[in-house]
Amino acid sequence: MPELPEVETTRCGIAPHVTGRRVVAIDVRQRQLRWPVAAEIDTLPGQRILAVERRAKYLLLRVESGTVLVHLGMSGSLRLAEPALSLRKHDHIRLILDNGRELRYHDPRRFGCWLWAQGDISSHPLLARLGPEPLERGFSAPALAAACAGRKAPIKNVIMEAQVVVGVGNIYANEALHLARLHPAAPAGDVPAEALRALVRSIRQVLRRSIRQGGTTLRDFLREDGQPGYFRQQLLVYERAGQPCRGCGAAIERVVIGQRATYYCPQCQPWPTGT
DNA sequence: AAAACTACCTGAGTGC
DNA sequence: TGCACTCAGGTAGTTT
Repeated sequence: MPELPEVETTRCGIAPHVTGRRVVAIDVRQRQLRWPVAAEIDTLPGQRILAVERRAKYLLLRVESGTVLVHLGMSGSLRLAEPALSLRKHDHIRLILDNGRELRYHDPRRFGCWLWAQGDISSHPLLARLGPEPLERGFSAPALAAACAGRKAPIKNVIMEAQVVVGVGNIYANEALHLARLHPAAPAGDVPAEALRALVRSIRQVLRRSIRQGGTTLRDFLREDGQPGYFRQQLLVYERAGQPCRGCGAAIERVVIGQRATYYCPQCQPWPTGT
């Protein structure tokens, strides 16, 4: 599932191949994604791609007249291809470049989007209310503590909220809580400050490690060159129900929290004790 | 305000 | 072999 490491892996993979290139043609084969593909996409031919940036899980394709906001949803991937490479089912958008290559957007579940923004990106409705980037200074133990104060919601839900911190989806929320030795169902407001500090460190650590491995490929995600990400092999709890905890050997448990599959070690991740 | 829940979509997997 | 069913999940939007 594309979470922050998968989006960052994609950004790093495509940036050298598309930055500075001019769009020669665009082929939108399926307009019906999460929202209809923005009409402005049709004005891309002739324009130069200035940069590929990322905000949260959005890829920002900067072009001369504005910015394309690409979200990979749950099953999307962007791939660089030779035009001769045959199209696969669910290849919805082709961006043909002036270097003889093309960027292909593949998304079986069509939960992604290709939207358009002009001017100041941060004021776009989808980006305006986003919290800090997890790997930047704005995400800190005090900031997380402020977000948790008085909240009864499970800590896992809170770190998955985009207003609190962006980019943490179900996989990395599970992994980070395990690294921080914190029970995922603990009410956010009851988690001691020291445990929140550990959690901030764990979130950063797991995201950085995954980026280094090219992200996590569970089912659909592929890198820009068609290769899978290799972080799956290093997952400590996600989709490991019944298997031994790599730390203590206890069986990993699976429960549902906030309608999401949640994995944790009952030995290593105790309920926080009152302070 | 916060929490709970729904919709969107397809492929993979399961049970009969 | 095939049909019916369930599940996975990011996130905006709605309801409680």
